[in-house]
Amino acid sequence: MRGRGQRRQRGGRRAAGMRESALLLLLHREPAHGYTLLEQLAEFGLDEIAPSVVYRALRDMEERGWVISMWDEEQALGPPRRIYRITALGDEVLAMWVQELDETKKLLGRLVGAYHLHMAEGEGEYH
Amino acid sequence: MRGRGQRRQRGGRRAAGMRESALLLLLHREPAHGYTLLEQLAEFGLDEIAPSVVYRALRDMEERGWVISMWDEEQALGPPRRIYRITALGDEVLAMWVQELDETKKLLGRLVGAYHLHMAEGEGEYH
DNA sequence: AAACCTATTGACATTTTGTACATAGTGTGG
DNA sequence: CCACACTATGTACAAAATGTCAATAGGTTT
Repeated sequence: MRGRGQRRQRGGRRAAGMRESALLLLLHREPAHGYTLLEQLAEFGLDEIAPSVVYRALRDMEERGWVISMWDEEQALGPPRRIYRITALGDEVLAMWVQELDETKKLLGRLVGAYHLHMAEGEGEYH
Repeated sequence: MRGRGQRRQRGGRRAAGMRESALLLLLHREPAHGYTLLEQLAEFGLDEIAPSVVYRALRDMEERGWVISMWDEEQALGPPRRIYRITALGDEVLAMWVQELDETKKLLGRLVGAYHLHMAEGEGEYH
């Protein structure tokens, strides 16, 4: 019994690349700290993603050169924090991802549409 | 260097549950063999998914009671093949998944929209 | 000082997906 | 007949993505 996935706990993996795209878009608007991004992700329904997952995504994106970070010198209350900003490569990657997401959106529309159309016909359901 | 995902090879994981939903919808229309489903997935842009992945998905779905299968007695040219049909539980699960996919579609729309809106403003891009 | 909030990281487990190959029946061309 | 191709499914292992928990750390509040 290896149990292949039960149910997602609301908020996790939606569509491939959504998390990365959201982060890149937020950073394209303006540089920010991980903690801030964490909160801003709610705008795209991506809250409920665990903090470590977001921080990890940021580190991975930095490894790939999509963003860069440095310790924020502005010592403002609390522990040291990194400030992230998008790179030129990040810009390009964002544009590509958005196209991908739009493709996925269309495919989802096709599937959902096909479902409702089929249900409206009242056929099928073969048990 | 554990390398966290490079690029999907077109067709793989798009959105969570898309593959299962597509299979369930196809089976709601009419019972079918795995091999047939494999081809019909193209309707939803899900071709390019490796055969073993589809067969595995079907077996997992059967374990969960969403579908049932039996060896097809109609001996028609070639090796024995399974015929899958959806269950009542499968019907319910399909309906739930479609709602989920519709939610995801909306979130994608929000993200893609926010991107274009932001780009139209010509601000940001902080390198 | 205990408790809490901000902020980031690390390690490990679990889940999901990819890939390559094994098996098997049938038909076709040389 | 043999090699090859097509239909059809299954198995095993590798790799990638995600989840979970706890550790560390500075600062404020009670």
